[in-house]
Amino acid sequence: MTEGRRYWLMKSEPRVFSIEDLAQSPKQMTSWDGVRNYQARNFMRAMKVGDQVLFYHSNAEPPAVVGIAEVVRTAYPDKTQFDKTHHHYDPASDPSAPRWDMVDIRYRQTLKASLSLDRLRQEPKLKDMVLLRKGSRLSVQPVTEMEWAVVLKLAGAK
DNA sequence: GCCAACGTTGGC
DNA sequence: GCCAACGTTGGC
Repeated sequence: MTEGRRYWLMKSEPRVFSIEDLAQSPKQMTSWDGVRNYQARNFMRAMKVGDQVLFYHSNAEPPAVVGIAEVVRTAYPDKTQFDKTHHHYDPASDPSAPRWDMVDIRYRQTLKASLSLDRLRQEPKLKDMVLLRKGSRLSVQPVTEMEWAVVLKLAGAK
């Protein structure tokens, strides 16, 4: 069970969708569509309203945790999977049993000093973070309460 | 742009 | 069920 899990990290390429884009979205909310990895999907299905999210810029210079968001709607079917014209269309997904879900998140804050991947690696307490594991490519991943606290402290945020 | 690591697909 | 081929991710 994932009961009690409250913290997550979600990756986005800033050239596609950045923390600034989230901050400027209507109601500062967005639907996290496009996830096409079962493990990441399962983590989204475990999310609850109010769960806190580290917003991470991947394929960025530098790659970094840049902000905080929160879950405002639990998992529901990602409609882009049924849209033939969409980049994330999945012809194998059955509308009566949608394969892919998304959640809605809302902007909370942009870190005054973003935390680069390098910086995170220097912190011994974070050595077990999923993000820092060799070869880790998960775009949605759990963060422990301890890791959350350490990251926010490093960022001077609360 | 390169490429290691990983996930998925499909032939057998 | 195995595993080679292929596609993707994402740091560098």
